[in-house]
Amino acid sequence: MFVSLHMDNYQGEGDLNDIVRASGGGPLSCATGHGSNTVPASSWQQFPSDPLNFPSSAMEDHGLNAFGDPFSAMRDPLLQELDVAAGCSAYFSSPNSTDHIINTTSSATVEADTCNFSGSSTMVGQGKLFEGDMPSPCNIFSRIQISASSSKLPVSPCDSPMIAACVSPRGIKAPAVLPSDMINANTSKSCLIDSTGPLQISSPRNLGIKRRKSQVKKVVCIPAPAAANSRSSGEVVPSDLWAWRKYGQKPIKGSPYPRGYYRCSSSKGCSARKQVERSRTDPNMLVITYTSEHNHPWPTQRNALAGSTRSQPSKNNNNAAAASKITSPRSQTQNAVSPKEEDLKESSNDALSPTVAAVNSTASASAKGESEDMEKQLEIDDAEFGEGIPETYRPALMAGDSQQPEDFFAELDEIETDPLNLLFPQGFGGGDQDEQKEKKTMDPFGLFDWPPGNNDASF
DNA sequence: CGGTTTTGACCTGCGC
DNA sequence: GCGCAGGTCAAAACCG
Repeated sequence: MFVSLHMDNYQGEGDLNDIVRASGGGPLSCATGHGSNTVPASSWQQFPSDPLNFPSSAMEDHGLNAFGDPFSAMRDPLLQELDVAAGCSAYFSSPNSTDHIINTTSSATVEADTCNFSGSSTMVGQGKLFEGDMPSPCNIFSRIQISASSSKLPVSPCDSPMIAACVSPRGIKAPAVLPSDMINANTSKSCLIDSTGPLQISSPRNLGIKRRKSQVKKVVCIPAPAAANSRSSGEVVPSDLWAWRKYGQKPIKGSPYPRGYYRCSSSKGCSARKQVERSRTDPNMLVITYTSEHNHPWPTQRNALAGSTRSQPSKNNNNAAAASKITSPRSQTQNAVSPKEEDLKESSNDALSPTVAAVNSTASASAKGESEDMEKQLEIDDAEFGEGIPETYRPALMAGDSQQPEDFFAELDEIETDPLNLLFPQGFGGGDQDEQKEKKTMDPFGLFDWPPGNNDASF
């Protein structure tokens, strides 16, 4: 599943504001919809592979950076993470946005028809996520909603009407065009304010958005993994390969959840920032807003993991740490913060990038070989898609330094709990062959377009 | 020691 | 101009 959306409509003011949302369709959001964490991971693990097979070039051929989005010039780390963890990735721009929107949305719909989602009843019952005719989302993160945002949204980005897009990192698969009414009916609503509203792209103006600064932003809504899947306190939020340092947190008016402010620590002087908050309408959704752009290549694995390695052990020592904090004044105030906030905090920096996680899941003897396969595939993809992806933005893992992957995996081995493992403790697709299993773990969402024969159970 | 997180204070944009 | 709310700063604490 691959989708590119044209954002021309959003650039009336020369300020690109994107909202990318990997949501509703996702099993995570499904499973945890409306605060319900009742749907076991196994239920969404049963999601069948994406029956659709979009031509992988369709999206990227439209040009990832056609509309001047600095983020579009590279594979966004988070989107990469979505590539794996969410099985979705969003790339913007396409002269036929409407078509793409329809396609992507409808793809999810089609999926729903064939979806074997054991938790569907729960989800449907919860209404908010999948109310209406949406039987159930099939792909774990089968949708990404892209819309316009602004630096000052009246509500959470996810609260705004959005476009549902079912995308995947490596290619659009068999778009299925559905009537617009169908689209509306199947719009993911987990994050929408107006759950009954039609799909639409709303400009900031339409949303009555005030602009604080003219700033390029990219908003990504992702399902907040269930607490059950987290290492300790709760959530595993797909992080990206960039290293982020939290520099602030603020309660947001109208939202029970605070917003965390992060800046890129991969490189000094990098102005890239991101904000992480929960959707106020769907606490199970995390809204990550990227601001500015990285002015440096992808971080090395160590930099990338710098933030994630820290809290890992602390989780194990959570009790001790908590105990020690009890005596500190800071802990008192911290305790005042909602537990979910704490979850947010950890998730935003702890969670491995899906990419990393995926690799980690197979960080065994085959790691190196698979990394080579990945590299190979990337080369193919890059060659196929050609432009739009600066070499410097390629993950260090793929940078060609043969030493890196090994270090990378070595580092990964130190990570005890892999978010994806947590998310998919039983693996993907229920493959019976080791080979298939290997592929699934390596490419649980069918990111690399395995040969058709092997795609059956993949996303 | 060098990294991150926390959090109160401060700054800034925007509406009235 | 004032007040509100969001965004950022920076010192202290934490962690390995």
